[in-house]
Amino acid sequence: MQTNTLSRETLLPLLAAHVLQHGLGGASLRPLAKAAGTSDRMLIYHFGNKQTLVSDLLQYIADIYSAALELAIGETRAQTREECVTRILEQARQPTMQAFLVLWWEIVAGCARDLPGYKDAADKMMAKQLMWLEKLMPEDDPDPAGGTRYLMTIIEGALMLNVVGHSRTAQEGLMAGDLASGPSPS
Amino acid sequence: MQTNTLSRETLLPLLAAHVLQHGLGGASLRPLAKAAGTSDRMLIYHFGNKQTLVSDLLQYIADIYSAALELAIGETRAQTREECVTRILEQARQPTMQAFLVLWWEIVAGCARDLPGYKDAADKMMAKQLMWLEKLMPEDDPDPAGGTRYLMTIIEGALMLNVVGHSRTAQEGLMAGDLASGPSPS
DNA sequence: ATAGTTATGTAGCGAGTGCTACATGCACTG
DNA sequence: CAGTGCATGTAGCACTCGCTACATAACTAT
Repeated sequence: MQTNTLSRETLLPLLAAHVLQHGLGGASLRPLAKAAGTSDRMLIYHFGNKQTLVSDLLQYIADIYSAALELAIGETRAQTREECVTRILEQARQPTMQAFLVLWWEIVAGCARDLPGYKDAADKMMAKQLMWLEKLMPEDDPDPAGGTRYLMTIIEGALMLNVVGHSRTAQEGLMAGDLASGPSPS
Repeated sequence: MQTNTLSRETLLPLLAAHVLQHGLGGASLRPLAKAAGTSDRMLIYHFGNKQTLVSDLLQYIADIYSAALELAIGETRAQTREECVTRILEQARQPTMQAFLVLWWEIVAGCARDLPGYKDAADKMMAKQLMWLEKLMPEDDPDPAGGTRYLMTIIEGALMLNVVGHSRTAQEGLMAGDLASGPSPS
């Protein structure tokens, strides 16, 4: 039953590797095909056209991103919200995650322009990240669901500031953000 | 002194208008030239090559973004940090700002890929936004500088979540974020 | 064995890419 | 008036783009 024939399934990992390294927007069929050891002819044959190739690829990348998060999930919950943020930001600095992060902003830009397939992938990745963060939240947090979303907002903001060279702004913002405690009782 | 001759200065507004509408990444010389009423030949003549055209264009766009913020600046400070956030997010929903926002994520993606000229433009735009926000901060805020950066982080995170279709996540995050008060005394 | 489906190679099409060669008008200067 | 440099038009180059036509091998079903 084991054949050497190419298929979407065997192609996608190789395509994903190329895209993670060289970007998604500028990716054209021939370089993609070369990276996968085929021809543009075969990519069109297996995916129909470039757009569905990109959509399928985005879905696949979202999946392996989820898997990467699954692997990186800590066995222990954080003690404080602040630790949540620092642990996640630290994990985002890992070289493994770097390629994902660079690609992520391209996906966000694609979402902003409503490119087909982008929003679905972004949604999947965000959902996974939310789940991941929720599992990391301190056990005794007074508002785990809301707190997760609050921290997620802060983390994404910090990641963005990092990428545009304002990591200092993010850092100072986090320090001023009073994350050590949970929300104050109202 | 008034001549009809084209120049970078007369070209840039027209180019910027085109880019704000159609995006930056996929912009190629001939459509750009058409939008500016010239030929690709002339664009290269005035800018030397496409890369410096894009860099100059990014600078120009950062400038008009600054001008737009200048115009939109409120005469009154906000009363609370929460009002800061809601006023800015509301302003980001304005149609005028929409085109900037879409382009912004393309600029962020360009920063992540280290494309030449992108980081400079992003830096200029971020600096202006920080200044704008600082002017909006409540008069009696206990930590205006840190608070500005904290809110900026949150705002950018919320904008990103909006763009990928997780505006609900951002909204719930903001509600859980305890922004009504300043930082609690430690 | 024959017919049909599936997978692949070769070649190329028409459109678009950034950029250049070349010619020409035009204003200005000697 | 000759010369010089700037601004612009026309044409095209070498290349890449997504995609297709066509041939053909390999396997499968009858």
